[in-house]
Amino acid sequence: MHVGHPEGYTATDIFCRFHRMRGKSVLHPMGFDAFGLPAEEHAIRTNTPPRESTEQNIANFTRQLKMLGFSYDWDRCIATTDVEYFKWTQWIFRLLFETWFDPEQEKGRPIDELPIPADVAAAGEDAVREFRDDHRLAYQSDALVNWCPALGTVLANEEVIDGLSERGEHPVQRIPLRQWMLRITSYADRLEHDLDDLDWSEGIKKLQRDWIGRSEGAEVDFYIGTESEFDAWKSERASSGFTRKPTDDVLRVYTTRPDTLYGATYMVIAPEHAAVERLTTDAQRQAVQEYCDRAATKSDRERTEDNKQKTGVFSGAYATNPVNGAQTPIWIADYVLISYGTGAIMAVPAHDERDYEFATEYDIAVQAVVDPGERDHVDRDAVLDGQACFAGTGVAVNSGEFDGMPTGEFKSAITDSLTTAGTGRAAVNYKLRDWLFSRQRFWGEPFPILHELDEAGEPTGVIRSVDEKDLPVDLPYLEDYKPHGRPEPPLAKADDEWLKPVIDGVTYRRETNTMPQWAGSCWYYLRFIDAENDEAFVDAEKEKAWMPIDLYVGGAEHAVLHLLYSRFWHKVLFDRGYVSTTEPFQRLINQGMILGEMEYTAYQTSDGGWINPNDVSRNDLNELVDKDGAAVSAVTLDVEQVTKKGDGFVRRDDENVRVEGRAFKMSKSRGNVVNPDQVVQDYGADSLRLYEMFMGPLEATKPWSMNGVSGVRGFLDRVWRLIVDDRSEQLQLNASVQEIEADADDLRVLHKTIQSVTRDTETLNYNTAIARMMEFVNHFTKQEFRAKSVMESFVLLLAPYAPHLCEELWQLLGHSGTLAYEAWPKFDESLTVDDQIEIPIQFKGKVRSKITVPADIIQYELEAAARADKRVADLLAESEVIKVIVVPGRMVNFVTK
RNA sequence: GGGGGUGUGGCGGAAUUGGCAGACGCGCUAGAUUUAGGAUCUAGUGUCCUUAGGACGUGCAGGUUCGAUUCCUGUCACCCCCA
Repeated sequence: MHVGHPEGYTATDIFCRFHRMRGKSVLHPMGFDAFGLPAEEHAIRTNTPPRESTEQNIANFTRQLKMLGFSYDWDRCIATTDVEYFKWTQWIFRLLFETWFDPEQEKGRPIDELPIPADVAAAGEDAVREFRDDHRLAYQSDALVNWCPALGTVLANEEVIDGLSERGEHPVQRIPLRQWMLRITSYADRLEHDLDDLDWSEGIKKLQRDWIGRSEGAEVDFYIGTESEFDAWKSERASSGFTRKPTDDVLRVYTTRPDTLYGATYMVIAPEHAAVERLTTDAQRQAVQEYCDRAATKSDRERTEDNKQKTGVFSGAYATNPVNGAQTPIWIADYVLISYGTGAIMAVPAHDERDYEFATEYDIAVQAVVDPGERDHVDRDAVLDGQACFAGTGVAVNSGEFDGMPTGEFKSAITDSLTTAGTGRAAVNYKLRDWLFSRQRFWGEPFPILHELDEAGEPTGVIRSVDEKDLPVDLPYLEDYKPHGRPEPPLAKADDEWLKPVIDGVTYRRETNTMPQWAGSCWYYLRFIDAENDEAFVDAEKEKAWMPIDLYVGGAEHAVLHLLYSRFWHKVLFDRGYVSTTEPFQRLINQGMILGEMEYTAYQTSDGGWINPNDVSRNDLNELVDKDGAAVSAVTLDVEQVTKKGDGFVRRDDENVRVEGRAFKMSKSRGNVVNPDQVVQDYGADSLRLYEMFMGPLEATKPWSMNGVSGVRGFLDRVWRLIVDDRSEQLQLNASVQEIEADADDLRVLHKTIQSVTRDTETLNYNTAIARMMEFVNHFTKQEFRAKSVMESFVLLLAPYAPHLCEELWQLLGHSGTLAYEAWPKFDESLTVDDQIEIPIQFKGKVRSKITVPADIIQYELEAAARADKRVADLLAESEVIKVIVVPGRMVNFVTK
């Protein structure tokens, strides 16, 4: 654990303790998402079961959490690795497997209710089975994985850097492998739309919307075949209409700009596209083969990087543009991804930047079909001449009958026309892909799936889910966790007893992929509600009583994936009637990052000269260099050695040396990680809690400061001395604390404090709540006598923030039980107002005097009081008043000439 | 390159949303107390001008307004995410 973790935990703990004191029932649990790579890597290295190190880590984390006094309901503690937990993860996967998405009703329904088309039914049992498998929310598909032959294992995307394995820098290939996929794209519309009603920051909502990336456009079929048959194909399509799946005689593309169809001068298909083989001519075969092999070593990211030069190879084949019969060359290029749209595009270089770059590179024609008109930053003539790219909207040109039509209108007109012709249709596409839901790893949930084997031990293609009564499917015992050198999961190394169960005389092979780390974290919030239920993953009544989650605090790194995946699972569970809300997380807050201590650095060249930090950068080898690439060394300075000059810092002893002052992300390599164990040992758990909340707003990125911790520790010490006699040998109340009535002034301070602490705690503005409590202590430290009742109220206010100290004080104040369920102090509005207030008197907006007046003074009395002020009268005497602005309770402003 | 965020004293930050800029804490200065202080308490602490007092001041440049940290336009810098 590092100090970033307790930030969110403390924030929610305060919130929970606060609401408990206000009489609410609070569900405040903790659990561990414990599957994943680090434990598996450790297992491979040490040849110990990952469960062992995982449980040690959980035990240590639990110790640290308890040390910080978080009021979790530990009875509900779960780990995604618990067999009893992942039994239900498997159960939900089974539900996904048994569900299809009905686009009519826009919801998931039982697979039994999937209507079977007559032609499929007629084709027999196997066809029906395949049709069903094709519609399940969990389905199998070949997907590209990062296979590293040298390591003998499949790597996650983040383990691959520039086509090489992160470990050992071995070459990595992208090979297709049978994978489990989850049909999240079916829920894309609902996932996007339902964001509207959530109490999340607009930033996070936008991230999710962009990730889903809904676009509207059209699918268009380009005919592949001889020119003479084109007309026959067209008339056939005119009667049959657009086909459900693309036939072999067409290339189907997706475009968001069907209005540029007349400007398509070439087509591009992804190197992995199924038609590559079929379209490549003999003359081009070798070049295409080489190109595709090379593309296989690149990641999607490398392939789509904007600044990289576009590459491609001509297939030798042509397609026929359905709108004008133009023969269009088909290229293979890796800037088109197989996973987006149909894996094929029509390229319109005149109106798409990437296509333009590619066309320029390979000398392909550029045909303008959108007239941008006269506008800033656009060279209209160059665009119309095919000498520049323009991606915006305008008016159609060179587009036959559509000439003169504005882009928007053109889009719908041509879509209608394509639909009538049977060569295209309106289509919605998402950047969101179906979720690749399997990993070739040991340390994950096994799939509750069986593959039927025939008598020769070969798969028949029939798959079934493990019966509910046979869940959970536990991980098998393995001799070791090392990769076995085949692109197949480690679970394949299990013995036959696990791997090949026989059920009702049929032998099956278990699915050997495991689920990704996201699986267990998709639904844990539901299990917290009913952690020990062995009849159901959650009891329906309890679910209804608790859901949705009122407050979810987490790091921004989960903004997209985890939160999107959970929402998807939740919606499936909702559709199938297992949960009562459409969304799981009603209110979401992203805590900011905690950086290390401020660091002051000066930079020195090899000859001992000092250089400006702005001229220092890092080269490819991550070494510090100056503008000319010469090595530079960093010299760390103490705060005392540094002073401010102008915009930046300089050395105190030599003001010509500019110094960089900033805080960095905590990292082991930088050596600026703060360990909570150490902070607790030196300053106490309450100090750590309080400091993390006092640093600044929860959402902000902020640097750590040990002096700051010491500061809040000082505050807690002052609280202690306010109530406790620190001179005495025995633990006893400070003599100033007495059973007396508080005077009006003290009462006002108390009630103002209750008012602002209540408000700020409710809104999670903990930093200002703490500041108000500090003011309270500053006030009462000066008082010779302190009413005990006032001290008691204060202890209750501070309790959610510093529970250890406050429990102690509560007992010293004469109470026997815990204060955790004491009623939160109430304030009396009338006691919070001052009777006298100070009002600034401005002349032309500048404060020239201040007067003290009754708080409830009315407008004209306030003006009169202001004019009566000696200094104001003097100033008024020497100037002419044009206008007077009087805001009762705020200020008076004389506008003078 | 795209998207998001942030710029306020030496530092972290506050400002009831258009009304006294700098609450609170750190740091610093001085004093009290103490054998001692990395303890405690008290006072001070945005910058500049010689004081009474004044001028300047919320990244920078404009604008709206009696009044702008807050609203508008432009611009710069840094951070985060995606590519």
